[in-house]
Amino acid sequence: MTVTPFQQRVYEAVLKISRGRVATYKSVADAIGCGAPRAVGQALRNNPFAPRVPCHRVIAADLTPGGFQGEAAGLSRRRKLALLASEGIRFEAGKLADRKRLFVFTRKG
DNA sequence: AGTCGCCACGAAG
DNA sequence: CTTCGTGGCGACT
Repeated sequence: MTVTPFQQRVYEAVLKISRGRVATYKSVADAIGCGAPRAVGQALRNNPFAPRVPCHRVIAADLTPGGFQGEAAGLSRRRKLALLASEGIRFEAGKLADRKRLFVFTRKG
């Protein structure tokens, strides 16, 4: 497994997401100073720390679930919703029900 | 090393 | 929904 410095930042940021909260790709990208949320998605897709990094807590800025386990749609995607639901996150009409659940990255602590 | 295509996104039309 | 833009990685040359 080879993890690029960029990916390291992504995982590090995602690890900061507390249970019961969700962050957006853009939010993560901005937190690590990426600018291109797609790069974040690629990093998460490559996510070698699958169970360690809560990639399921990362959704799109549109509040749509996004992808999971390398699948933009399908059963894996549904699993993502189940995991989030298990943490108190609820989705409605395919979008995040409680916007207040959005996680905010702090540059300091 | 240089170039092209791919990506779990985002913004605008 | 469709089109363009962004940043980074993998594969090919």
